[in-house]
Amino acid sequence: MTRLSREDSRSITQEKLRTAALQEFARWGFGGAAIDKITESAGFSRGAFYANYKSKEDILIDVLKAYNSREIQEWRQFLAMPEDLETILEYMRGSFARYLGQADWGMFVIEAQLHAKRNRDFAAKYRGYLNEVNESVRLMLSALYSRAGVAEPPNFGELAVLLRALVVGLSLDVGDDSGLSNAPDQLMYFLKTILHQA
Amino acid sequence: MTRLSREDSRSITQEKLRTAALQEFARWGFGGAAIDKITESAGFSRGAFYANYKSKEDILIDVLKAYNSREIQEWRQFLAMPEDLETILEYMRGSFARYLGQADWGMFVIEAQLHAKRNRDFAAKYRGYLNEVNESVRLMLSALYSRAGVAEPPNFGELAVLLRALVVGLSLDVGDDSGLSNAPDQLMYFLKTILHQA
Amino acid sequence: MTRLSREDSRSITQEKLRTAALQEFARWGFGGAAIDKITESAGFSRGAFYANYKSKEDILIDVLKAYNSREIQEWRQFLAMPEDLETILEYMRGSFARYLGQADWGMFVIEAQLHAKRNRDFAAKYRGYLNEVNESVRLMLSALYSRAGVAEPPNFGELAVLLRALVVGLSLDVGDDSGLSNAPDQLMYFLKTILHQA
Amino acid sequence: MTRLSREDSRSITQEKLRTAALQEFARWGFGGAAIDKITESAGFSRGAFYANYKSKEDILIDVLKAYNSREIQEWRQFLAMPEDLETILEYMRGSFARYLGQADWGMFVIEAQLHAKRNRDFAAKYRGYLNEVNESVRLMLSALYSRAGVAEPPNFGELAVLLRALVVGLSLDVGDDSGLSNAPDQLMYFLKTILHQA
DNA sequence: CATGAATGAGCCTTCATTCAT
DNA sequence: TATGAATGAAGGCTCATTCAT
Repeated sequence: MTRLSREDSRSITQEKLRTAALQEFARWGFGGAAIDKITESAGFSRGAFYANYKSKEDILIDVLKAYNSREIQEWRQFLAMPEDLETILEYMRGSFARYLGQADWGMFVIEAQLHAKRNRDFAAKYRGYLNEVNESVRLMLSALYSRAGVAEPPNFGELAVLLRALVVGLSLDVGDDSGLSNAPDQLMYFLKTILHQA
Repeated sequence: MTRLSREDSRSITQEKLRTAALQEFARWGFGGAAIDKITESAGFSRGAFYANYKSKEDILIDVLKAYNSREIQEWRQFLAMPEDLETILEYMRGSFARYLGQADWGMFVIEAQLHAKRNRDFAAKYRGYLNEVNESVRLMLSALYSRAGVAEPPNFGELAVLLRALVVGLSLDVGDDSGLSNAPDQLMYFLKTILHQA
Repeated sequence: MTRLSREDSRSITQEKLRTAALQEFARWGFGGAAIDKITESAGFSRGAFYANYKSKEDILIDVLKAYNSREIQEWRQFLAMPEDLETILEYMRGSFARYLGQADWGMFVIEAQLHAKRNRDFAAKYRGYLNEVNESVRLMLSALYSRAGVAEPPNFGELAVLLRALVVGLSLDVGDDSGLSNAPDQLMYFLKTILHQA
Repeated sequence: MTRLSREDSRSITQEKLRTAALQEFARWGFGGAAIDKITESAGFSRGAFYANYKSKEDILIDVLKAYNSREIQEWRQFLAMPEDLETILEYMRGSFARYLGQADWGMFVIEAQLHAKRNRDFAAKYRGYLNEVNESVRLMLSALYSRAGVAEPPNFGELAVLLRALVVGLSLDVGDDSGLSNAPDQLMYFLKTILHQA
């Protein structure tokens, strides 16, 4: 029976805390999330949190970093392989579906953005993550146009922001009756529309 | 020198409080907004607030109601007049520009929606306002298709939600460097695209 | 039955809080004193404290100011009247006795000084009070030498500091078995010694 | 290459911890000193502390014991040799200068005394150290009077307490602009004064 | 109606201490 | 012996809300 090394144990604790924090931030917002709730839901006591993170914002950044890199790495890996139009569209559909299906992740991103709007210092750090995401989306869109054999439209530079805004806006509706039951379909509608438009 | 009637004086106080509350909610969120800041910024003291509203949520609802009805009434008035395609598009462009230009209003709506996600009781009340807005957007879109002489697409019912999501998503970027400098243009792009697509 | 005016009521609350704070600071030190204990001992709840003071340091300053001015004013009043040597010595003896008899006051001063040593911002404010006290002591000593018909020694400027150090040092012993039972007598011994020396 | 015996290694660790603790206690007080800071500044981790001391108070006692015995032993050694008046005065001057020059040591003693005032159990242990010091001072004063050929005054028993109070009071000013720049000189003035007085 | 003093729940954070490694 | 992860009590401070004036 091998016991966990110190480092592994720490990693596991942090992963649990991150998971709990993501959920708590998503549900109650950065300000509304209580560290006690986070640690409790992760199965630890208050002190464990501060043994691993310097502050509430510290774990916000850690969650952002962990999930962002996970997400982006996946997109990059996919983009590294030459795929045809259908595959790309299918992949994006899957990504949207997963993203919107995990209500917490979408709401977490919104809360991070809100915190950035209210906090200059955090905004600077947040910007970095945001840029990475936008760049990924841009690359994906570029692949899309290229495989479709369609010229990129004049406002191509803004399309990534537009698409992200759309996804973010839809995340806010997830879980509501007011939301779309088939949001990924609608996003695909949007993508196909802009492709044909050109 | 006519004195203000008691009712008028009350409604002036409330209007000031609403304006201050809208701003504070937009900037700091429902949870993060302090009643003291609201009253202070409105030029009153704590007591005035509770003389006019039962609770923090109470004024949230009042602001929502006041601004929502203002906004919707305007759209309805415009829609009552038969206009041509260009005029409608121009009007929508102006609406978006105004909406996104007043960062506070966009953020306020988001915060209201967030509060609804976190609070069952409020959600029920919020739903009503949301439905009215969506209905208005749907009517406007309907007018658009009709004047364009284009048949409404099969997913027409979802387009209003999609459009609102886009506007909400863009609001979140307002004020950021990451945002679009010409968000209204991009929204028009979106509208024209879905029109031509059909 | 006249009720208290707002202002009076506030004054009374603050006086109670000051009294409690003086005691708590004296007993447990600035860092060790708990605001909860202060308010409780003053007969209020936590919130009342922050309705009257901005922070723990804020009330430290207020106590310092209140007691300092009380003390100094008394010395100044006494010094305004031309007295003979015996009366002055007797007055100083009484002052010392009162000061050392109220263990809290002496310890409070020490705690204020300790806090000043650890806190730059507070140190600046504290300096002002300290200077006033030293100036008072200097005036009293000056009167002493003058009435005694004795020339002030070359190190007269330092005597006030020396005397204050002695009082402070003795305060630290008050309440201990190790302390002097007749500290005021010893202080008089010190005074007479430096007088005769010259 | 001789390895350190377990005991030597232990005592080196403890000496480092004591040095760090003395400084931390002096600067931030017993309550304000953080064990983490002590161990970190000594180059160890938390665990090393508790491997060597049972509690924070435990190291306070150890520091007190170590430094006290060092100080007292020195005085005793000096007193063992018959010296003339000038030499004794010079020695005392040097002692004062060293004591006041090492701000930490003076402040540490004050903090120990404060802790004793707040803690019955510790007070009992502290008393022992205090008595030793007072006894040393008394012996030194006795030597002084004896070498000066002057009879001890009636309050001789209290002079040690008086002198210690003076030194302690002056320590509190060390580092302040308010303090005496030539405190040892002033202490000598005091000593000479009481000698001549008699 | 409006004022502002007081309440008290709740939250972030620190830190002495324990204990498995 | 030393490490550092985890515990949990405690404390400063904020803020929605109540209520006497």
